[in-house]
Amino acid sequence: MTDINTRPASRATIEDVAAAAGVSVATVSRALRGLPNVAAATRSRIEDTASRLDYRPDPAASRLAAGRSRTIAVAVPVVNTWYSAQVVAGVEAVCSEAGYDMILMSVGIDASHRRRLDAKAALDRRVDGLVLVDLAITDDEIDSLIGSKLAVASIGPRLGRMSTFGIDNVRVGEVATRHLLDLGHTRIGLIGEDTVPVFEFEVPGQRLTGHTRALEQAGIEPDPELIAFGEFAIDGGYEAFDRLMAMDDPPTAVFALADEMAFGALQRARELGIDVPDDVSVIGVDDHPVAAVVGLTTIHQDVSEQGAHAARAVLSALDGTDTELVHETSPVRLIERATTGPRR
Amino acid sequence: MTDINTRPASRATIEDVAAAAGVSVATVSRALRGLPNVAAATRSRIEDTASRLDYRPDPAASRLAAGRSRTIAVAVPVVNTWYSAQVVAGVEAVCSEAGYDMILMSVGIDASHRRRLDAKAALDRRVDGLVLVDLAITDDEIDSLIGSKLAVASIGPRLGRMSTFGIDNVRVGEVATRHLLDLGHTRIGLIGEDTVPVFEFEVPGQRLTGHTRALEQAGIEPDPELIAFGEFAIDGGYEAFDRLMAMDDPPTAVFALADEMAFGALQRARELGIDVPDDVSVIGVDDHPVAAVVGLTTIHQDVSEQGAHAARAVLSALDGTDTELVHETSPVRLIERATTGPRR
DNA sequence: CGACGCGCTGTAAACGCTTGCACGATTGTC
DNA sequence: GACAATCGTGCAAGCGTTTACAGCGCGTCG
Repeated sequence: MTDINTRPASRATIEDVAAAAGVSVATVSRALRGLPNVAAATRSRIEDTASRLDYRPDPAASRLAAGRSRTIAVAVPVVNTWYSAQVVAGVEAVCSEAGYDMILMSVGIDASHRRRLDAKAALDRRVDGLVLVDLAITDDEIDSLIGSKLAVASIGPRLGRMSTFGIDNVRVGEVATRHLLDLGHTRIGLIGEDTVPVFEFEVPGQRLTGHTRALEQAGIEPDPELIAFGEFAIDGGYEAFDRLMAMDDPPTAVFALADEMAFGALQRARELGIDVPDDVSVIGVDDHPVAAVVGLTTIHQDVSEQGAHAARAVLSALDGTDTELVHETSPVRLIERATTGPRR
Repeated sequence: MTDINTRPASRATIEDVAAAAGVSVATVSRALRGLPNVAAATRSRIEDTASRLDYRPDPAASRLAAGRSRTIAVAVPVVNTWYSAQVVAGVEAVCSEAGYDMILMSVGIDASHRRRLDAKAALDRRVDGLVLVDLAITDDEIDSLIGSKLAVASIGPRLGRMSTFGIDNVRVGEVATRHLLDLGHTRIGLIGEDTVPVFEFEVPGQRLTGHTRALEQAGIEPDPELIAFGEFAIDGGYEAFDRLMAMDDPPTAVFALADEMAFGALQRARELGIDVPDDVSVIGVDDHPVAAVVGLTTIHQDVSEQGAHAARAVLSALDGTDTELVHETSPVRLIERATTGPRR
């Protein structure tokens, strides 16, 4: 109980531990990191000494010497959305369990590459791996990412050169639209994000593709008039719905590319005195927790699971455990609730 | 245009820059960090050289040498809530502008200190500062945090020894309850979080205090029966509301300590065929974006702004710019929407 | 019984930066 | 015109790890 020096002037270093345990720093380093070639007795003595001195390796020193930071970054377009929060939660859980730090960076939704390249620059040397979330990224950027030997995985769009995790967004579009079709609707509006359709892998584009395909299979000519764009959030859905309903011949059903947009639609519907689903059916995508509250019919996906899987992929690539690319598609399912009904 | 070595085998180091610019590494270091005592001409020559070589200082080396990581952590109880996401967004924006990395860690909501102390341990040496979000933390933990010379700020509870940012939660409770009182309600239920009331500064406790105070001021004896606890999320609100409504003499109005709990209440109300606000009024706290969608009356607060302010406080403490403690209270305001109405 | 291999440990050179200190060259002061 | 102050720069010692390499003792094998 010689707790005199309980609060050392400065943190214990590996040298302090080595001295106290009567071994060299090399042995301490090996022992504490679980490397082989350390006698069991020596190892446990060192472990005891280390914990007695409350020693914790300095991450910066270890990073500098070993060249790995035990940190991964997750890059999201914008952080304060439900979707991002879910992904981040999944990644964080995995990281924290593996003893990795997770740095979060938002790269913005604008197509200007500037911000994204900056992000890449910022990443350089400071993280071992990277999880990209819903990022439209060019081949050049991918190359430079991979070239910088980061372990990288992507959530959302399916990128050829890295592991990707997501859902089949074309199918999402089909399922949603087919559901509406099955209810007898023929004039179906779509509320989506106003992106430049440069990147064919982008999520909204794929859902739109599925939508169009389902219409065509049903023998219905897709009508560009019925597509309304807006910001990928409640307000965007609100405004897009408003525009749709202002048409001479408004749709009897609306497919919102995300629940949050559907919420905006629902809000506007209530304000306009439009009954859902009697006057117009509404379906979303995500199964946001609030969807159950407002009774929104939607397509369920487990976003935080996707985040966790992506994180695990990055981590195991870092271990060298599992180095081959995977493209994982999580299941989705239609959840029928109260906002969709038969065409009046 | 001697772009031969466009892709150097390995990253340029400060030595490469020094050699190319014909100066010493010390001068490069000073020039690039904007320190004084570097001739203007020298500085710009170095800057040119650096950018030509695409030099970026290795953060680990710089951290090791300088003892600062230009990284701050934000510790939240749980990451995938609206509230956390807002805070994190605010912090991230400030960090990214200041060139700081932000690491996100969830420390769990359980009162067991184990996890929190671990968090502290994990932080040690790896970040310069820390933003605590809604964390019930003991004095000892605060001391050890401050003792480890991190710059720290807290969002939510008002902690004496560090800068805090938040709202007046007692007042929130008063305003919400008074609103209900003004509408003629006398039996007012409360839906809150089931925490051990150990830490008097905890947010739910304060809102409860305000609630009780408002009741007493109105000459109403607070009835413990009317307080229902649940998980601080939709489900918790759902269940608590259910219990409240199952009473022989259910309340005519309900104060949910958070919008998400109010959403759960609304959901259950709809299922039970209870009309809101005709049968029962519901008020929440936060002004979650979905509140507008469902017409929820609530108390507005700007969470991401609080995050930004906390981050700025941490950063300026790090600069040494602004070292004194502040306790900032953001304004809140009642937003009347459609879920509250006069007592039937 | 000497050579060899193996298991364990130590030595010391990186890793890439920051910074205290010293030093020469200017400039200013009397 | 000598002396001090100032400015700009370089030297070199860290910062706390990791890891290649060397060395030592011991059992094994020919």
